[in-house]
Amino acid sequence: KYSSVIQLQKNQRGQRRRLRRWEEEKYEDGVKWRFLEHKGPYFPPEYQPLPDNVQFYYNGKAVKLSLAAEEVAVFFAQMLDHEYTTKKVFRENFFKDWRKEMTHDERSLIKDLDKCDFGEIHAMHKAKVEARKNMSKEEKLALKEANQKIIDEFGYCLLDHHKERIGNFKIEPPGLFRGRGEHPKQGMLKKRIQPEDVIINCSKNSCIPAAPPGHHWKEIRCDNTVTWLASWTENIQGSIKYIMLNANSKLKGEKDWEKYEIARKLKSCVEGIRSQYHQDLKSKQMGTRQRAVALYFIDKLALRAGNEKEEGETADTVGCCSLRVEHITLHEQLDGNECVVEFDFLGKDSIRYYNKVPVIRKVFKNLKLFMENKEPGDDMFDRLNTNMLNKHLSSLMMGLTAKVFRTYNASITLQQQLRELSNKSENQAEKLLSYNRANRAVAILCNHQRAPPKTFEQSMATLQAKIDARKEQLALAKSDRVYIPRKKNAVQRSEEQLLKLEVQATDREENKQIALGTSKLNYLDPRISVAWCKNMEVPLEKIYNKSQRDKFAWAIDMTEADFEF
DNA sequence: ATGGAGACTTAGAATGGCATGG
DNA sequence: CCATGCCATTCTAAGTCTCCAT
Repeated sequence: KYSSVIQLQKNQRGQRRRLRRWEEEKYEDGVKWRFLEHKGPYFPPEYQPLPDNVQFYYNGKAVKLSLAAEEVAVFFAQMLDHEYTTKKVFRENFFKDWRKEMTHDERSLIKDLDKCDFGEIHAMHKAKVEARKNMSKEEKLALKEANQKIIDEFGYCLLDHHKERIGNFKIEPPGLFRGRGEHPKQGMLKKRIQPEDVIINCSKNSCIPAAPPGHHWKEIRCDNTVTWLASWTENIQGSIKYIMLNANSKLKGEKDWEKYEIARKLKSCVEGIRSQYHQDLKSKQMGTRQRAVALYFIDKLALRAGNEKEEGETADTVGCCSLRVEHITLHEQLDGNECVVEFDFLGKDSIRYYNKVPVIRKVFKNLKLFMENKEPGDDMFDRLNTNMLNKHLSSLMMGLTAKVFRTYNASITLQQQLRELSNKSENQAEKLLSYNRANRAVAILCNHQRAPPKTFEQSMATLQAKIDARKEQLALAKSDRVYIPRKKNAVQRSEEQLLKLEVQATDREENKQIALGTSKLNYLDPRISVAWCKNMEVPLEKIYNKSQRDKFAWAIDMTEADFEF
């Protein structure tokens, strides 16, 4: 499978043969490595009991808690500044799980969370954070060195011929689960992982990592068809967590490259697929029409596939196939447009998707039909799921799934926007602004949002104050009736600076709730950016930081200025 | 077909560290 | 020189999609 991608790459028109490391060693289907050796995961430190002068109070009386109960109480106390701890669901889940950790006596005493006073523990925690901030240079350096030692020992593995950085070599520490959005399990206790819970994956003939003293691993496995080094089952959702390689590794890089090659393959056949689903909108089969409408959304709006989710296990979020009637409002007429679909739903990470989209009449009519005789909570696409959709897609093109459309549309949009917005005659700052604007167009398409930075309003106000001051100064200078030639230049400069500030303000305001990083990292073929930098004579470091350059090493290595996505 | 386990990518928030300018 | 704000890194949750048993 992989060698076919390489073949495709080699045959690409105008593509230079600078593949080197990226084309060595192809394995038979499914095999990910021949040799894998590592030191196992790094475990978080043991719980340190509270000092005697820091006490927990119940109903006004000091209570010395057992070690297990105390540890969980500390988890809660540490979060007291956070809004989470005021939420009913969070508090109930926490209290229920906390009581499980208590001794019999503690359980019979502590029956009401509202009567618990974590104040001293909370204060101690804040003091610790403060002390950490105020550490001396020497202390900070010592800490840094100690951390580096841990990275040196546990942070790397040997995979075939290469020493590779591990992405997450640390076992996740215990704590209170913080889901996103209205998560029904928020506040539950995320338990401490023991070596006895951990499966190690490595070569038979490698140096098998030793479990921490007095412990043993759950299992030693030698499975070279997977890429993970260690895994354990987490207790909140019962899902498996993995220790895997860093994004800059060869293994991840090749996978990334393959992803973009599949998206480019879609480019060559997307017109055919589009005319096919336009035909399918008229199908006699309701299921086929639903599939066509879903595909229309996925293609046009870059919606996610939308797998079904188990109710009550996670926050109530949806993607395309799991949209419900309540998430869509149809408008025959809206703001001068016909056939407008108004979307309002929570997507991945409970990020709201709100959009008013004019659609073609056939889609509009179908939607109306799908919604007939349904309750708000009913599925919009009751004859469709992601499995059926992906089966259909893979029959149209090898390797095609719903998410490929997001990659394809993101990358093609970046390429188009860069061509439209940027110009070789611009100065570097202007070029970078154009690049960011192209990137922003993609982020908006993919609905990549962020919470406005906490300091946003303030930093915006500071900027606005600067602008106002500059305006006032300008007005004053201009109202001066006496013409002073020396002032002319100063006024001009002042006007330029005002413009700059205003652009900056607009830029920041536009970016208030937009996150550019996710698309840059996961959706935009880096070769587009590398080629753009070469064409525009912009240093690559201006758009990719060190770790991004490492992650995209494969693209930097092989891309010439004439690359076309 | 259906459902669940498993493996892997994608995601925003929190944290950490460093540059910059008052 | 230090506070402050910004950017990079870390963290781990939340998706997608495949495979396999029933």
